Amino acid sequence: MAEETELLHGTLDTLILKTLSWGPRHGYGIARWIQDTTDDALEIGEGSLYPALYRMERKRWIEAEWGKSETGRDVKFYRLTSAGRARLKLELAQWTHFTTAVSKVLFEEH
Amino acid sequence: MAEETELLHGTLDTLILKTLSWGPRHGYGIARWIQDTTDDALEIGEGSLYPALYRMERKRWIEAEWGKSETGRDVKFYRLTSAGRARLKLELAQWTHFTTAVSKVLFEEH
DNA sequence: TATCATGCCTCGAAAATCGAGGTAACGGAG
DNA sequence: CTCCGTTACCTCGATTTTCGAGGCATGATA
Repeated sequence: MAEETELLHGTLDTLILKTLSWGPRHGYGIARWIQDTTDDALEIGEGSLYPALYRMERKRWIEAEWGKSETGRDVKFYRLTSAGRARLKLELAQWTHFTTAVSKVLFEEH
Repeated sequence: MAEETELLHGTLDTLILKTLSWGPRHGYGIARWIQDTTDDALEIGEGSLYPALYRMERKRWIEAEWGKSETGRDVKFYRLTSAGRARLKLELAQWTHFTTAVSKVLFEEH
């Protein structure tokens, strides 16, 4: 069932933070952008997306504000806070550290 | 609290399979090897290790057999099955696919 | 004798993702 | 005008996993 979706664990926050680092975006647009950027390799379900957004809002990494989309619809824009920017930096470092360690195990010749 | 441990999600199985691909090893030794190989970057707690081992045994990716360690103690040796070897191959491909996709989002310039 | 490392195991708590469901508004096709 | 696909928000429960803390036993070392 779960293809490689379980790997997303703990990475979703980082992906969202990074996406918002380019500028404010609304929820649906974030998922869209990640999916497009990765050629559909990463699909963020809404059942994962919105809870993640609330989680990060509670932690003050992002802030929400209602506004109008280009097409005139009411949408909620999320913006990175300075704490979120710091957090992103930390998570990027952790991701690098982690994947480096995993690669040592997975791809080292014997 | 959880530093980057959450990132381990879904990766633990792959790490164990890979470790066993070098030859049979007992549980404690698996955790030890991973920890040593990554210079303590990856620490596998026993509360994670043994459940993972049972999980994979149920799925017939690994097989267990009691034996004697070099020091003469009773230990349980785990060995990769052919299904486990196939699974490892699949998971390695997924890992590569996944990290490539994530990197596109996390490290692409704008 | 006491302590440490090895080595097995189990349990409950905590966290996250997922699928499926619900609501609503817009635009275009028929 | 109506239907449908897309956008866009949200919620819930089920499932899975990892983790920490605990327990038990042995052998070596001090």
